[in-house]
Amino acid sequence: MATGRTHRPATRSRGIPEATVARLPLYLRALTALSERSVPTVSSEELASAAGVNSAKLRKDFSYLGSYGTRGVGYDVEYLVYQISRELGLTQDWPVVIVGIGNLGAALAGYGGFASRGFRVAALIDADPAMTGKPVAGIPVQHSDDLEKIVSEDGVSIGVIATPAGVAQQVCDRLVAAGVTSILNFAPTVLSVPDGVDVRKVDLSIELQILAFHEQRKAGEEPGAEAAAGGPAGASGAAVPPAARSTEDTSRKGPDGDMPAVMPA
Amino acid sequence: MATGRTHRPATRSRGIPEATVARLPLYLRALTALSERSVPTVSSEELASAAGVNSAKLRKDFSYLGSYGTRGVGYDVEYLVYQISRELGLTQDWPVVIVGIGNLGAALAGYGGFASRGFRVAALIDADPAMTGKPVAGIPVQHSDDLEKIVSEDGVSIGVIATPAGVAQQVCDRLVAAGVTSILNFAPTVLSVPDGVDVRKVDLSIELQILAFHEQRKAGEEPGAEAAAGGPAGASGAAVPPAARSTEDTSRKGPDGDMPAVMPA
DNA sequence: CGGTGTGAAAACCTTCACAGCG
DNA sequence: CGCTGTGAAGGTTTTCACACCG
Repeated sequence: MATGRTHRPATRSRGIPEATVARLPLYLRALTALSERSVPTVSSEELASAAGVNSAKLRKDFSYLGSYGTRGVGYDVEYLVYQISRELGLTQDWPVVIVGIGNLGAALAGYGGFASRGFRVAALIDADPAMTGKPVAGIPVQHSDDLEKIVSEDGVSIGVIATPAGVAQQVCDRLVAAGVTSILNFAPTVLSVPDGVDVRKVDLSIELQILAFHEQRKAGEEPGAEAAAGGPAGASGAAVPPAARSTEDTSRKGPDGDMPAVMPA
Repeated sequence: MATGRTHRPATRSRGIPEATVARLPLYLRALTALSERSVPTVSSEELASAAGVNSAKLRKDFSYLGSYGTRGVGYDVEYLVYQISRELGLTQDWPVVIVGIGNLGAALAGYGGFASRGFRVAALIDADPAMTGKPVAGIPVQHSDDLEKIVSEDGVSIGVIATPAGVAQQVCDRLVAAGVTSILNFAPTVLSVPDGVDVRKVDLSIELQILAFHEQRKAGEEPGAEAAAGGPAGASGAAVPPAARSTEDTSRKGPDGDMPAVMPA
């Protein structure tokens, strides 16, 4: 997920496949909603559709946790909420620090989804002295000089990095040195961390790029031309068409479009 | 990825595996950095480590795009930047609307990573009349009454939803009806969309939950006890332990910890 | 009967290891 | 010689389909 040495090899932690772990929070969210509506039981079909997966996958996922359903009936909502929470470790308190209180850091600080899942924002940290003491989402920002003290005093093991890319690695190093062993990285850069430290990343622009890829495919496909609204707008060659091969082009195999010939490397 | 009917079946779009597509933006980022440092060529090994993957994977990924390298030498940085950009559709202009200008929406509006990748923030939309006209990141917020007009006039095909969960589906429906065919969803809810519309989601709390899962594992594993700093803090049973089986518990198979027995369903 | 739990098959993705080209 | 490009092997994830149980 991240770089260098990261994330336990290819082992599945305690027999639960990684892909399943990644879906547990989805199930939990759907179950919580059902629970709030006092729905007592739910079938794999119903829950799957509420979580946006198919039911076979859901049943297989649950089978890794144990046999928590009742044949002919379905799953007890409250019971499952508890089991999944426990499996994810959400029955304990996880203090989290957020480093980098810009727009994004502030948004994260105020994000309700954390608190409701057992994550407690233990501290907000920023390098800008002008921010120090200013409350954001009700929590006073602390200066990054105190990072180590904060992490160790509060027993923080999860850190969120929302700084500019340029300082993300050094913030990461300091967090790790202070005892943090899980990092959620919003900076658009690859972090390298020692063994035993987990990094997950969220890159906003990567998601958009993946969408653009699929969007581009849609234009040339549709049997009935590029239907309704929403085609790419200024689809001119706006972006720079950089370098090209310099040597006589003998055998370039790219499926289509070669590059406009300019400036060799 | 999303829900209901979404995302083209299990087909790989034009032969490029989905897993590879998801990594292209990573390569692109690493290559852009090299390009800025005027590095002319790069080996699969170097680029892989800069992108945080292993080199075999990278070479296999590139092999789906075509034979863009030179044996014994490596890849031409500029050339690859262009090829990957083209493959991702980033050589065209993608107008994007962001709906829901709260903390997160504002952060997204100001996020530099968009503009630098061919994404243009065409409009910011919010339902709060008090926001209308207020500039955020230099762009005036427009009222959601005008959503349809904005989308169709600007030929927007990508929408970003950063609203509260409660209104996300209806915003989604309106975007889709107006012609949007790709949606990036930050609201913690499952969106259902008609066939042909892609949805990708980013859920901040899901990532943290996955980290918590692994974090929890670390405690009980380490050969030399739970070393240094950073253990879970208030690891008491703080969270509510909800319902339990009501009938005599005959055959519950959950690997360990059954539930504290209280309140039947 | 209805719906879970699960072997077995299929699809997909990653890694290995090396032929072959510049 | 060095490094790409790629078949083949190995792993993981998804899907199928049905035995089995309440």
